[in-house]
Amino acid sequence: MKLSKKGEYALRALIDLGIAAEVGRPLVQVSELAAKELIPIKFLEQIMQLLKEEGFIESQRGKFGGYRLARPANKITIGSIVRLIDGPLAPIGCVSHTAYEKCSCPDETHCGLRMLMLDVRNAIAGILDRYTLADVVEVTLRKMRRDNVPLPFSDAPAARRSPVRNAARPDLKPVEGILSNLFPDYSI
Amino acid sequence: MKLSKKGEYALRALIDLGIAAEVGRPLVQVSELAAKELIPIKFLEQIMQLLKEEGFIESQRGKFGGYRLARPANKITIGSIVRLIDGPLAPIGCVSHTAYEKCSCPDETHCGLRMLMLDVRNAIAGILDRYTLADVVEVTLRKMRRDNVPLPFSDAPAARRSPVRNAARPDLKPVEGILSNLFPDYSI
DNA sequence: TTAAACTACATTGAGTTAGTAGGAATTAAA
DNA sequence: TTTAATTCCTACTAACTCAATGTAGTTTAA
Repeated sequence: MKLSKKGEYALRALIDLGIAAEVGRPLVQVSELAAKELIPIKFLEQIMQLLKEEGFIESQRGKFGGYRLARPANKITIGSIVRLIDGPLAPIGCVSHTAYEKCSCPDETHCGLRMLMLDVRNAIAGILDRYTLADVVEVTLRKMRRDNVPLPFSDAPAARRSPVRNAARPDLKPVEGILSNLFPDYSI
Repeated sequence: MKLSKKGEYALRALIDLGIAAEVGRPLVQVSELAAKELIPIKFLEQIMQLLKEEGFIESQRGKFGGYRLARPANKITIGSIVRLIDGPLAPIGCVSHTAYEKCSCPDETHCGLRMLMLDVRNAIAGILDRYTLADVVEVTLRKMRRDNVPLPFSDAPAARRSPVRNAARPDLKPVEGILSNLFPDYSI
């Protein structure tokens, strides 16, 4: 059930860009992201390329260039990022919503493994498709401010801007977990 | 978030052995399992070997030999099988309970990715550590009986033996999902 | 004695992962 | 107009994992 390093790095970089946006920093260079997150710079370059092609981020080339989010952070779900880098969320193909694949078992409708893995896939998707970059950014910043940790991407003591909150999505039921506890208004 | 083929095959084989036990069949040969589930036989042999070494199954060598579960099906959690074959359930090492590993991020306590992935790991473990082989076997047999599908590993029309139910585990909260819906007494 | 099963271990081809390398193109500023 | 800093593009690769396959046993019931 692993997330690849590539996927992890992509998420870290995007979260950083989300923080940068929130903190008022217009552009961030790959070198800075790589240094902050201890990611090999050339590897991260490739990843940023991919994220750009898929429309998650935009770039400014040339000196003092860099990257920024191409959309508001609350329009980028974590699930869409993970799917791009690591493929379907489902543990096995026959329970994937976005990339169904018939499995080898003789009778799919009576397959206990399939029922079980469908629950797992729904649990995973229930979290990753529910939360957006904005959620993760907000939780991170909230924790940092609470603990008086200096915010990244800002030399100033981080003027408290009104955070861009995740759009209400009543179609999705709340989920138990740390994040939802940190968002009391998300709970039932 | 993939389950490997090896892991899938191991689960299929163990579920089959659980069904066999439930249906009164003392031993099942690798060849029969491989044929039923369309698994390459030599590959499955390896897997059975491993499952035996780890105490999930026992073997009877020689002609008319085969495999059977080494413990009651309700004492074998799905999570323990997946961990054996595919390693920790956690998407990243820094949220694994059974195999914690420090990650590269500079500040783990303020890492938004970590908080998110902790939720994911808990969601996965909440399912896979909650359900046992007995649960999956029971759901499978129930569905098959409901649909009048002939049960595997039994020529006779499958005398309805009292099923070995999963021991009550009040420490674990119920989980939403297909399986728990099929076990009404598991719901709150 | 023989056939059917498990046991043990070696090998392998394809693909994936996690990078590394080198330079071309672009841009802002000096 | 030059220079430095940045993204962009393409190729390469070592190591590892996955998913088997192969070969040669050993054990046991009939």
